Order: sequence, then C-alpha cells, then structure tokens
Amino acid sequence: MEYTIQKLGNLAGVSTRTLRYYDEIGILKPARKNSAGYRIYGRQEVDKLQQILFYRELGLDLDSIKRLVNDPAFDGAAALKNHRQQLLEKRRQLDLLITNVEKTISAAEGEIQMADKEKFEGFKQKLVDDNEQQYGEEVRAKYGDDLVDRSNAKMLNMSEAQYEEFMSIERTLMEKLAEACETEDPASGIAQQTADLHRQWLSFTWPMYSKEAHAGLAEMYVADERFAAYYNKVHPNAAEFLRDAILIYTGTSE
Amino acid sequence: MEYTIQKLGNLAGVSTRTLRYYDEIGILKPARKNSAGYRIYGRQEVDKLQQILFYRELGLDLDSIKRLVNDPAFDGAAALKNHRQQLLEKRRQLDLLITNVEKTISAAEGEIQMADKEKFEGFKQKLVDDNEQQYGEEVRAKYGDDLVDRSNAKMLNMSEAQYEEFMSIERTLMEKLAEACETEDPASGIAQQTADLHRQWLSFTWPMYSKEAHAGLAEMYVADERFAAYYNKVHPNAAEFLRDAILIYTGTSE
DNA sequence: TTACACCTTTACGCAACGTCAAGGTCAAGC
DNA sequence: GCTTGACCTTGACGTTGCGTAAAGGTGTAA
Repeated sequence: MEYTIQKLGNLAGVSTRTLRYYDEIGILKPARKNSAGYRIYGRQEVDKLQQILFYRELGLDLDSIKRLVNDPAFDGAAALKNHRQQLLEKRRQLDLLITNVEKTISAAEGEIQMADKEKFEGFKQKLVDDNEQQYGEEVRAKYGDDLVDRSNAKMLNMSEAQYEEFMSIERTLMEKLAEACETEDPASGIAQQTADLHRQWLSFTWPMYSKEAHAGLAEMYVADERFAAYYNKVHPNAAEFLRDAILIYTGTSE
Repeated sequence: MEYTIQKLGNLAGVSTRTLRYYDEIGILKPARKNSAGYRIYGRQEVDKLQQILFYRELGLDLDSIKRLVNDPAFDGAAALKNHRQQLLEKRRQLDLLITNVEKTISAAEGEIQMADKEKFEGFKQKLVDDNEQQYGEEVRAKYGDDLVDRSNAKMLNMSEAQYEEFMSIERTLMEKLAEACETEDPASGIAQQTADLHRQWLSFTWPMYSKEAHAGLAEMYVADERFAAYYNKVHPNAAEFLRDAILIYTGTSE
C-alpha cells in the first residue's frame, strides 16, 4: 500500500499543499522518496495522518500535534486539558462579544433617526459590562450589590449629552493627571484640579458622593494593580500621585 | 488638543504600531504632519479612534470598521447582523470542539494503561457526533430515531479490534472504489467487490442489513451532494458508480 | 512522440499587528 | 554648541496554516 501525495490527500481529505507543509515542518514525513524525488507514503504514514487530523479537528495547533504524535514522552492529557481551558476562555470571550453585538444591534434598532445613539448606547453598555467583567466580584463584595446596581443604572440612564460630558471629563482628567504628575506635588494647583475632575467624573456614576468613599477608592487605585495600570499608562507614578492628590483634596491625608 | 502618536496611543490604550498601521490602511489618518513628518492627531481623530476601538472590541475586522466609520452610506446595521451570524456560527463550532475535547479527555482518563484507547474512543465519538451534526436531522427523519440511536449505540459499543477493522474496511473501500471507477463497468468484478465491501462496512453500524435499505442508501449517495462529495473525492463519478454497482449487487437494478 | 496528469521547489498572500533596524528630530542639561 | 535620551520616521521580516500561482521535471497512455 504505497501512496503518492495526491492519493494520500484524497484518501484523507486534505490538499497536497497541506501534506507538503506537514513534511516541511516535520510533522509527517513520507516513508521515502522515489528516484524522481516524489514523496511516497506507506501504511504507517496513513495512520499517523489520521491521528494528526483527529487532533487538528480538536483545534490543537500543529506544534502541539507534532509533539503529541512524535514524542511519546509528551504529556498528551495535560496538553488536551490545557487546550480545553483555552477553548473555554475563548467561549467566554465569544459570549461576551455576542452579547455586546446584540446589544448594539437592538440599541440601533430602537431608533433609526438618531443614528449616533447606537454607538452611544453601545458604549455605555460596554462600559458597564466591562466593569462587571473586570471588577464586578470584588467591587460588589466591597460596596454591596445595591450600590453597584444603582451605579450601573445611573450610567445607563445618562443622556447622550451627559455621556459626552462624562467621556470628555475622563479625557481631561487623564490629560491633567499627566501634566500634574510632572509637578511631583500632589498639593499643587493642577493636582488639586485633577482631584476635583476625578470627583466630577465619579459623580456621573456614583449614586452619592462622600469624601470617605472617594479617599477609599483612591487607596484602591494603588492597591489594585489593574486600576494602577489603568492610570499609570499616562505616567509611571500616576496612580500613587492621584491617590495623594485625592487624599489632600478630601482632607483625609496624614 | 493635539497629540503625537504616542500620546494618542497612551490615551486610547493602543500601540504606536497600531496607529501607524491604521494610517497605512487608511482607517485613521492623522489630522496633519508637522515639518519633520511627525503625525499629529486632533480631537476629531481621538473620537474616531474611540469608534474604531469600539467596533474592534465587537470583533469586527478592520475592513468593515473602515467602511463603517468612513462611509456614511454603508449599512452598519446589516454589517453587525452579519457579524452576529458569524459569531453564532463560530460559537456552535466552538461548542462542538469543546464537547469533543472533553470526551477525548474523559475517555483518556478512564484508562491509563491502554493508552491508545483514548484516541479510539475519541474517534468513535467523533464519528457519531459528526454524523449527527451533518446528517442527523434528515437521516432521523428518513429512518426514524430508533434506528439511528441503535446505529450510534452499535458504533460506540465496537471493540477496538472491530473499530480498527471498520476503519480498515473503509480505507479499502475507498481504494477499491477508485480503482473500480476506472473500469467504468459497475458489473465488473472489482466493482462488485466494492459493493460487497460497502455492505460489510455498513454492517458495522447498521442494526440490520437489507438489500432494499442498501439500495436506498445508494440512491441517496447520488441525490445528496454532501454524500456525493464524500465519495467523489476519489473519482469524479464515484458516487454514481457506487450506486450503480450496489444496485446490481443487491439485484434491484432496472 | 505528443499530450496530459502528476510531481517537484520557490515564493507571495492572508490579518493585524509585534518587533527589530537604521536613521532623523526635539528638548534639556552641560 | 554639543551631547544625551526620548521621541519620531520608514522599511521589512515574523507570526499560523495553508491557498495559489509559477516554472519546470516525470510518468504513462494513445
């Protein structure tokens, strides 16, 4: 039972290009080559190809498959479990995507005349969803479900004008923060302006403002690296600087 | 409010390479370039980038996004719905993948000593699942749930040796079929051998064999292009040829 | 011998950037 | 005025798993 490249391809349902590629990357080499350099495959190669295609249909990348079928010491079970984890994660992302796409669509259908609102509603939803995704559990644990729900509702009830302002303030905040960091003085005028911008920004989503909560949040910005990273993208010490400015602003420093 | 490429990147959380790429493909061009050729972005570009990133997070490809944000005549709602369909299809595939991976894993865990059975069980499951996926509805409608379920059960109850033989017969069948097609005579010896191989192959999964059902299936191979394509990969007229051979074999021709 | 189907290697293309490389520009400090 | 160092530029290769020519050698049947 010897096969040329095309015969094997037809048998297994893959292209000759694929078989040549598998030869090239060393995942499936022909049994031998004839005098003219033609690839000749034997029974063993057919079996191996079936294995390869099986794993390929499970979505494994060729590099893993190569190790799986060539290296008996390779831990196949672990590779599969790892792969499963990746697939599950991928599905979570996909579900999120689909939800967001559908929300955007239904938001767009709700109003044909106000074309911009489509994106605007989508944006708001996305903000809320992203927040839930990233910080949901901890924030809910820290502040309680009720507060978080009311905060989300406040966001979703924003008018377009409010939303524009909200985004505008966020941008201004980031700009001022970058500038303020340069002064290295959290008590400086611009730093305190930044802290005030931050309060304004918060007020868009927080059901009520209090100095204590504001200061508490500032501490969290430093403690939680995800928040820290968010602010630190404008300046290496931005999160710390913002905290210090807010502590002064709220009068809770010392 | 003017931004150099890095400032904008930090603000929006994307790399400078991305912004250069967006410039290159014409999806987001800077407001202007300064005397040294530096890209300078303005407020409008910031807004546009936010739109782009929003759609990007929905998983749209940059080409669609480009039309969405640049061409007001482009039907954004249709694009989003189309996109949703693709995502849903992707999720269906992903779910199938996950199921198969998990089955392979649990099959592998069931026996640590018989290392090969892992793939073997996976193969069988995959065969059954793929069949259900591809032909399930119609075959169930045509032959009844009970028959299909018993057929699947028969497959899953195969021993490894039986399974090996099953696969071996399938391979031989395809080889002989290719060879037999060359004779162009469905009554030829090799064609009738092929028909007999097909009967053997069927008997592995069919709860019972009958000439009439066999002939009926042969007709379906020609009528249903998915089956036809499966056989025609070894020869352009393989499906028809196989049907003719089977009709003669079962004595139901004319 | 002439088709014609098959085989070979080489190499570009795809999506959305990441990652050097080689070199020009700008503000700051000496 | 000169040097640093952080910024900017364009150009080009690498990523994954092949599809798709292109240019040329091989096998076989008429």
